[in-house]
Amino acid sequence: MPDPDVIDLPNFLPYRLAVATDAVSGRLARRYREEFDLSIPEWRVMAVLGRFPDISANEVAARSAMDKVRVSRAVAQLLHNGHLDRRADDTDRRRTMLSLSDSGQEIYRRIVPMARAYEQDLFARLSAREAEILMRALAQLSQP
Amino acid sequence: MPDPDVIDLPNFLPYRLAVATDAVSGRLARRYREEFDLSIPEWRVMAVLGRFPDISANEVAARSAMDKVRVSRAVAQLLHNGHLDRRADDTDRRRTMLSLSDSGQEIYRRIVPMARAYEQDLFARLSAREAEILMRALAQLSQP
DNA sequence: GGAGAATAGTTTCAATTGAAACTAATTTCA
DNA sequence: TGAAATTAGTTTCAATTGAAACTATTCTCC
Repeated sequence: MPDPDVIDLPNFLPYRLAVATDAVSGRLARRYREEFDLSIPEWRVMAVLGRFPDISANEVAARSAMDKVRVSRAVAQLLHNGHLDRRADDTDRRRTMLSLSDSGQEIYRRIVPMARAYEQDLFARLSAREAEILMRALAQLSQP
Repeated sequence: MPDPDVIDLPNFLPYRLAVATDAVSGRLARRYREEFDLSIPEWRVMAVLGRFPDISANEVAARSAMDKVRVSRAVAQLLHNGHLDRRADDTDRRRTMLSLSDSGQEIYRRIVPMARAYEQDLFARLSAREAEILMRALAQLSQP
C-alpha cells in the first residue's frame, strides 16, 4: 500500500518511461554514431525517406515527430555528407523534395537490419503478449 | 507481414518509446514549470529528498537516474530558490547532506498530489492488466 | 492585379546538457 | 607517515535543442 503523501520515483510512470527511453535510445544512438556516423535525428530523416521517397522536409517532420528546425539541421548535415538528394519542387518553389542519394541508400540498406536486430533483442526480453500490450500502451500514452 | 527491407518508424519500438516519453514528460514538465517553477531535474531532486531526507548529492544522483553534473545544477538552483537546506557532513567534509527546507516541503506537499493525479490520468487510459504489464516491460527495457 | 495572410525552410539566440577538467577532501598502502 | 589513488562536488567547454525572428514564395480575396 503506497504512502499517498510521498512519491517513489522508480514506480512513478513518467520517470520509469523516461529511464527506459534513455536506456533504449542511448544504446541505439551509440551504434548509429559508431557504425554509421549518424545522430538520432539524422537516422529518423533517413528512415522516413527510406519508406517515403521524394517528400518535403515538412512531410518528414510530420512523419518523424520532430519540429522543422531539427529536421532542417539533420537534412543539412545529411546533404553535407552526401546521403541525401534535394531538388526544387517546380510547382511550389518554397518546397524541396528530398530523397536518399546512392550513398544514403547504401547506408539505409545496412542500417535497417541492425535496427531490426536491436529491436528484436528488446522484444526478446518480453513475451509476445507483453510486447503487444506494451506497443498498445505506448500508443495510448502518446495521445494528447 | 512487414517488409524486412524497410522500417516503419511508428511501429519501431525505440521510436515509439521516445514519442510516448516526449508526450508524457512534456505535459508534466509544463505543469511543474507553470505551477511550481521547477524543471524536471529539480523535481527529481525534490522527489528523492522527499522520500529520503538527509542524503548526499551523490545519493540523489544514484536514486534519480541523473549524473552528478545535472544534480549539482538542480541543487544549486533549488538552494538559490530556498527550497533546500545543505549542511556539511562532519565526518567527511567532501560530502554535504541535503534536505528539503520548509519552503521545499511546502512545495513538495502540493506537488505530490498533482503528480499522482497526472499519473492516474495516464493509467486511466489503460486497463489494470495493461498498466501492470507496461510497468514490467519498462523495467525489462531499462536493464543494460 | 495586388495587399495582406499563410506556408516552407533557415538562422539567431538563449537555455540545457554531458564529457572532461578541476578543486578539495579522504582513503590506500608501501 | 606520506605519496598516489580515489571520491564528492563544481566549473568549463562545446554540442544540441526549441522559440522566435527571418527570407522567400504562394495563396486569399477584395
